[in-house]
Amino acid sequence: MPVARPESSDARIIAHVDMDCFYVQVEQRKQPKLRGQPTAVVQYNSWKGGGLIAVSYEARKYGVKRSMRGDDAKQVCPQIQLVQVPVARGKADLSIYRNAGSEVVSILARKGRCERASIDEVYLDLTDAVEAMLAETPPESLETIDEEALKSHVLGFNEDGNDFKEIVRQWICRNDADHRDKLLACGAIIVAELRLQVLKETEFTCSAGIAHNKMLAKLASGMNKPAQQTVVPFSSVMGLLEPLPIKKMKQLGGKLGSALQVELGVNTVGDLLRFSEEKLQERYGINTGTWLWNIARGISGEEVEGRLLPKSHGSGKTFPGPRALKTMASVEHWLNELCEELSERLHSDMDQNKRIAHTITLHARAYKCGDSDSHNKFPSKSCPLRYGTAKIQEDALNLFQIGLREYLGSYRVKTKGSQNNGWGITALSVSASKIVAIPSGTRSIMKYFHGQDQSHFSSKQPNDRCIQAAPSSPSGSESYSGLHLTEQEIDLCGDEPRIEYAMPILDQLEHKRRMWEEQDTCLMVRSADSQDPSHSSRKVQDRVTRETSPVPSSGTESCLLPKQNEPQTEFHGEESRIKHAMRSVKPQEQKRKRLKEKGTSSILRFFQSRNSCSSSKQEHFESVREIKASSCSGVQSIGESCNEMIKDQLPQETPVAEIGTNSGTYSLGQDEQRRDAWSYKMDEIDPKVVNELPPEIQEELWAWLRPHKRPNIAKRGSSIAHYFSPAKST
DNA sequence: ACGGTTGGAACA
DNA sequence: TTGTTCCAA
Repeated sequence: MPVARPESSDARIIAHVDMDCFYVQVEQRKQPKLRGQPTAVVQYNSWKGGGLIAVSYEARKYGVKRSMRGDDAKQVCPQIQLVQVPVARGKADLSIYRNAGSEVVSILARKGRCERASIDEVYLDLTDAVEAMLAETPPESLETIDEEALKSHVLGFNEDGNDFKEIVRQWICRNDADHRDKLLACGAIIVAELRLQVLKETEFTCSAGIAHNKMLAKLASGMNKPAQQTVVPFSSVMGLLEPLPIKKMKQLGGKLGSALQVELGVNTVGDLLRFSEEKLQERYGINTGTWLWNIARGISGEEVEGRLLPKSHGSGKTFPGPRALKTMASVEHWLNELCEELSERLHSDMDQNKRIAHTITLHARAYKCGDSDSHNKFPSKSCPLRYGTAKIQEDALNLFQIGLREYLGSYRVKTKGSQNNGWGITALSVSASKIVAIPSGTRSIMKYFHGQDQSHFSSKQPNDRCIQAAPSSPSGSESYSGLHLTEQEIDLCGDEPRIEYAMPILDQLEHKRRMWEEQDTCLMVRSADSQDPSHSSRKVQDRVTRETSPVPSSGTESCLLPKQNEPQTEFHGEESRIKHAMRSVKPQEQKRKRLKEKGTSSILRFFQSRNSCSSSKQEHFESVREIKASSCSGVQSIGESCNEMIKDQLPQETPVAEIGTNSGTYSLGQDEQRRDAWSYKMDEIDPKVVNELPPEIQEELWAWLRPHKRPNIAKRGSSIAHYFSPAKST
């Protein structure tokens, strides 16, 4: 019975790069005498020596483990060097590690689409680079193979120590090798180079996995650490997975994995093979069921997202046990500290990446005397984010009070007097999300934010190269004034109808375009930056033209990638374009994925370029647009009137914005942020009008109009998304 | 009542 | 959409 076979459907080359005990390495670079010594990084050493969050490999030999306390580590390994995480504002400050991670990402992003998966992990889609290499300088043509590449572990080939490198050399250079193996071999060479480059430029070592999808690459990167790489040839996939405990699989380390063990007696991935897709769907939902069925067979269509920057920033702290906060004053104090850090990071992000966050969310954990399971019920609250430390602090405190009232309300306790009725706060965190790129044409806004000094905004390619994740700067100072985003945006948006069913698409587009231009014109009048409004109008038009034109299907590179990646796509002719299309897992999958693909969808960008607010109330345009609002209804009890805000923050004579793209750079961030809104809107479009569009746009649109995902019918919620149904003949 | 902090994502 | 929950490191 034939089943879906990855070799015919997924010829991507994916790498997962994992830094070795990253925090330790960062500290060792700072303090070279620690190199080679058993070392661990701890945070807060006051209680039992602090908690270990990273352990060097030397220390691991002694049995030191993460999640030990510092004191325990000392017992097992008396000579261990414990380094403390920096503390700022009374809390752990991870910024040095975050920034070190950015250094690494900026190097790894040079060779292909790059996704920052965590502070110390990265996925790379090397497919294009590998195919280019195979076409130009295939491994068998190389007289010497990189030493680092020869040290690769190739599952199923050189795992048994003898003649290690020679076997790898033969595997890499085999002329009659499976095409997929050749691609992997190229991937191994490229990854080896990248890892060397990382070492050279950052002094950090890392490990890597090279495989045909993210799941396998991730598995492989952890198999030989530190500072080694592991290749998963297709022929070794089953041998790898079958004996593997399911809990080792990403996404199965938690409750779902436990459920599989308890409910189905599944302990290894191989055990999963015994269950039909239907059976798995029945028990775990249609999406999760399909996903399980697939991963048991090494199939995973998950794409590498081109994203070098985090989607949110957060700052939090726990107050365990006796340290729980019992007074509003202490809560306010800590909230202020957290907000200060958050504000600083938001400022840096805006500074370096030209992005603005639009939502602030407060999370807390609380307990109530007498109630054992009371600690998870503190509701999180969010509201529009206003820039400026004091405003963030104010809003956060308000959100907390709203949450506290609700929390205590369920206990029918008077909040009056705010004196302790037995509650305590054991965790607080403030985070900022919905981070959207500021269009490159709004430099004047940036200027406003920073007074007249625009020197640090001189980058010609915002969002492209700059991947720093908000390094610290001296705190406290707010050199910019707030950008106030409130519900007035919703009101403004309320005027605009959703996409009308009856209106032909082209008319809809035209309608959008006019709205855009109105807005643009209106703003132009106020913009002191642009002397010639028509100039800007033309720019808008230029962009429309540019963005509507079809993009090469091989051009899947993220806009976030450095420009030097682009030439890679240029020597891809029609031939490889077809190949590119064919290597997609399944047409259905590809189409769905395209929804998520930021760089490829011409229609997406076409729409997005002029949908200023109907779908998302937090478009960056509105940050500009709001200044025109005569009134606003901020979130209840939070915020102030717009008039005040305008007076406060945007003096009339201040040049406000120049909307339009002056450099042709269209930031990916925007696309990314608007994706969801768009897929939602698209569902409302009458399919009939699609026929009016040019063929290439039609094709994309049809993909959009299809449901992205089947509704989940199982009791157990699926936590896994965007996986495809394999071709399976039954 | 503790590994903590941070981030991403799905789902209702 | 917001808030909750889960997952991972």
